[in-house]
Amino acid sequence: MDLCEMEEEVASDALDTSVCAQADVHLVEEALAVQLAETFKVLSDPTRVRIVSALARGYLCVHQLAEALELTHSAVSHQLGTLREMRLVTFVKEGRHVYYALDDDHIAALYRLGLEHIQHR
Amino acid sequence: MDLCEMEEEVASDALDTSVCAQADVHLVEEALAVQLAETFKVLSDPTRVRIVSALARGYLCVHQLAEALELTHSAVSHQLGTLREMRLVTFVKEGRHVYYALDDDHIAALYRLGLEHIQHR
DNA sequence: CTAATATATGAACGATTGTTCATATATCTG
DNA sequence: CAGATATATGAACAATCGTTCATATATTAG
Repeated sequence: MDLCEMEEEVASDALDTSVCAQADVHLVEEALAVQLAETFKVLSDPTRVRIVSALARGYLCVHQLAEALELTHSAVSHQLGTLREMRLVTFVKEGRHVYYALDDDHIAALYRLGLEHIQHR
Repeated sequence: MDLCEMEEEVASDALDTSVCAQADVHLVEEALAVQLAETFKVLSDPTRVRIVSALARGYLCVHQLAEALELTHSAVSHQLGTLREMRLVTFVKEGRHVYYALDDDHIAALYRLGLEHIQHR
């Protein structure tokens, strides 16, 4: 729907087009909006974005991530905890190591879409 | 690449597999990570998610959004300003009204992907 | 012109956040 | 068992954030 079509609709609904007509606005449910916001919030930190970019290639353990990101294990572990809470990553334990990966294809897709948006402007 | 493949690679690179091998981790550039995080941060607020969900249907002015969201014009205007800064929305002026819409298909796609991720678990 | 409508924005407050430090738990090696 | 490695987590502090209030700008109606 382009702007012109919409303008016509507004005009046909209200006698006085100088006053904003009450549009038939469709909103996502509040609870869903909160969950969505929480998910995006997890991705709203550069460190976590870099972790996601690394995990987009496959499984990595905390130690490997810490080395690659040049951060302490603690910092990486906290960020992974955040990613885990909102189920953006999964993990498997292998002895002392805990290998993390992106939870599903949606996460990798979100990451790539975000990149595309930034690069197309 | 699944976990098993990765494990083999690690083993073949290091004599002592009890110590984490330095993996060939590919990270997104820091500057890009920052921009990506900023973009996701804009979507990390329930009010802005609801605005995006409304604009996914087409152009709306501040007044219409404020009514639909049951918020003050000021609050909506501030949130739109935030969305505008990171170019998630565009707008056109029509007399006293300012009509907003999503900037491009990437934004609507991000919104829908986020919804899918939440609903598939 | 004045009054009303529509939107934008600066300041400020309380709330949330990301990081660091310290410490805890778990696993492996010898 | 002791010591090293790998990860997790609680506490706390500075920094950032979202909202509200008050005010400013712009357009239209009368």
